[in-house]
Amino acid sequence: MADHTARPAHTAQPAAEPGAALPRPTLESVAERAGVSRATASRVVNGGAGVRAELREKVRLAVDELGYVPNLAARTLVTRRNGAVAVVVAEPESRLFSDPFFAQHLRGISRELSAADNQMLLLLIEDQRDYDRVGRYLAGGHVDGVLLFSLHHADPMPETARRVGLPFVVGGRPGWPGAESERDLVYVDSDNRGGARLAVQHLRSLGRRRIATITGPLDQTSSLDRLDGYRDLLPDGDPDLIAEGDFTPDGGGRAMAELLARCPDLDAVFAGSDAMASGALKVLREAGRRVPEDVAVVGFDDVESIAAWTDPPLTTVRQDIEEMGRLMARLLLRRLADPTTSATRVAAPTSVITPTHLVIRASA
Amino acid sequence: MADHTARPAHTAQPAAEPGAALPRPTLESVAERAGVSRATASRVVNGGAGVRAELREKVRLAVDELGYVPNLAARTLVTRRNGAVAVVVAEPESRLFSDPFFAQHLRGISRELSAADNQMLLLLIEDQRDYDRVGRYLAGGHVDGVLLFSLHHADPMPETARRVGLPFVVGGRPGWPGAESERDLVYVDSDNRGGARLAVQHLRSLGRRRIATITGPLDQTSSLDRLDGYRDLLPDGDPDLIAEGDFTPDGGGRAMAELLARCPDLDAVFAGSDAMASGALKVLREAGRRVPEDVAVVGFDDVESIAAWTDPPLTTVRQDIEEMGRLMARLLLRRLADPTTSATRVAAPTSVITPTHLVIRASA
DNA sequence: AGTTGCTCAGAGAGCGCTCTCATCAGGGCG
DNA sequence: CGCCCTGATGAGAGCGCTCTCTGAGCAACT
Repeated sequence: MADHTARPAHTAQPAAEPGAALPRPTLESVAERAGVSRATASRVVNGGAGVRAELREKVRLAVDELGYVPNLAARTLVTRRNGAVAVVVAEPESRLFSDPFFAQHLRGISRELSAADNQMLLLLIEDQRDYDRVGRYLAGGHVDGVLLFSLHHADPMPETARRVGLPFVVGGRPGWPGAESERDLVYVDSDNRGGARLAVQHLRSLGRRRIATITGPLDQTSSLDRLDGYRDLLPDGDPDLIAEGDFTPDGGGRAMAELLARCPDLDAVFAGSDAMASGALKVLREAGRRVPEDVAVVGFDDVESIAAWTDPPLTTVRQDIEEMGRLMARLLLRRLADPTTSATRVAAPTSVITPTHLVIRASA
Repeated sequence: MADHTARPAHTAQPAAEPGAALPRPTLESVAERAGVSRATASRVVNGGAGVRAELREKVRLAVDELGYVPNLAARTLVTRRNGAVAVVVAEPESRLFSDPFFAQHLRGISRELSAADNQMLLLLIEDQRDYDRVGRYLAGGHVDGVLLFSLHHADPMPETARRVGLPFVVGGRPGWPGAESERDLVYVDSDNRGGARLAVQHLRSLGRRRIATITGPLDQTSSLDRLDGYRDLLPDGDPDLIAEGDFTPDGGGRAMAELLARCPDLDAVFAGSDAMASGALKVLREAGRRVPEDVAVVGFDDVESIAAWTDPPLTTVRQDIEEMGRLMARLLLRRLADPTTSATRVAAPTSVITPTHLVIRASA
């Protein structure tokens, strides 16, 4: 399709030996062809404000004919803007692979960024050394901002980002002491606590009285917040009804077995993730408990590839993961656009909490 | 940690107003501090070959003291190398989200690229318009090469990559007519056909005689190849034993139901993916067939989050997905490094087929 | 002693772009 | 009729880097 318009460029070029990459047209060549100065050509390429319509057309034509595409490196060199944002994912292999969570999150981010003509750079942190590598990369000035994911306690990335002077937005409430009050610290999280309340409330409305919970790893705020929601409704609950998992099916199964051993009379379980719920379902089945007749189960996340495919399909708390990604990107873009926020103390960058709601299927 | 060495830079700088980003040190300033020319400083920064050890040390010291990091835009502008590779993923939402396949693939790629100090740029294609956007991006010269994923029939990306003159490597055997013979067309695929043979062979060795198969979408070469493998061992097989799925659990379930209706006497199923196998297991369970007693099931992929967690755990054909990603990256990097391959007809870029093998669990 | 060859350092020319600033044309005003 | 203001255009100075080319210095050869 573009072939047609691009052809004249080739014929206009001095004949190049076949197979050799022909030199990319520059602004200079566009300007020459349009009979204007480089400055004017640049103006047109960048929106065309303040250029007579007639000239504007001439330049546009030249651009089309030559198939001109601006050289980003040159542009970045002078504007000091890359049009790129880094997404730093520091997550152990196990979860990154098993959880569609990240894919959805990334998609939301990618959508929002590309809508604003920004590129997404994915930086994976696998081991300790990678912190250095990524740190160096960020310091290299390849990106205008950073999106950070699921930080663990005392994660060095926010400090790194701050040191190299890059604006950043965090996914998930950061858990280190004082984080909440830090100016400049913007995060996006879902209403974990409220979601947990919904789950427990639903189980209670079903008449369940011995409601257990399987938490995620308790060094993550999402786990803690969900547990807090559970406790909100069961302030005097039996501590034996609480078991810690690790967000995997495996861990969920182990926690379920533990709970069954401690409290054989339990009649409901709220699992802190769909993955853990699926493990719990398996253990319950093996223990001869019927779901939901004997034990009602509610999950968290509403990850499609899990929740809808368990046996029985999982009632769960839905969080709009993609929307969270989109929000993170939007927040960061806003900070990038507003020069005042890049200075130290100005402006109020506000964190955002997205709502959660209950999706009722067969398991509860 | 870097704080300590970076400090002198700040104090050496003219006092900047607090909050304002201090200007990044340039090669020029490094050279000045080390008492050498910019050229020599550049040599040291880029390896230090051909520089006297004494000067080399001086420059290194200056770099450390100033916290110098090369400006990539400037470097790219002159070298015409970005140190970045685009990964273009054109996959419908459903599969991208549900399949850990991609995460693993990406991880392999990321590992290999970062080992060679290359950046990975993820470009997601969601709808038709994105082809343009990505095409423009690639034409923009942000990257040195492209990694293409799971192309569908007549996918325009390879042509786009070729038009903008970017070397590329494809994941999965391309399916369009004549693709095989195209020079410059390098791909990485697993031994789908051989893997399928392994699966069927195993089922036969178990004494199964009515072996059905659920294929993936037949416009993808991986599906076709697996079907071919199945047929290799069952050349005179009953065509009623073949049903088409879509790589999702749902589609696998539907296909299974179909098969049961057509051939109630089937005693084994080879599913073209673990996801489809999980759907099939569910349908079999609902139909009252015991697995593996009544019907043996073998999957494909060995995706951990599925295969090990089905009930019963899935016997499946394993392909080393991460290794495939790594291979793709390695192949591309080799093309980038070797200037001869960038010219048209030279060199023999070889595609790679990775082996598959059987992982035996409980379902067969 | 003259020549050649070699290693190492510096000078300087760009890479392609943006952006400031000077210039110039034209219109409204005193 | 001259002045200033506005708006459109072009000239040119870099952005920070790499890389070629020149030349200095020195050892080894004729």
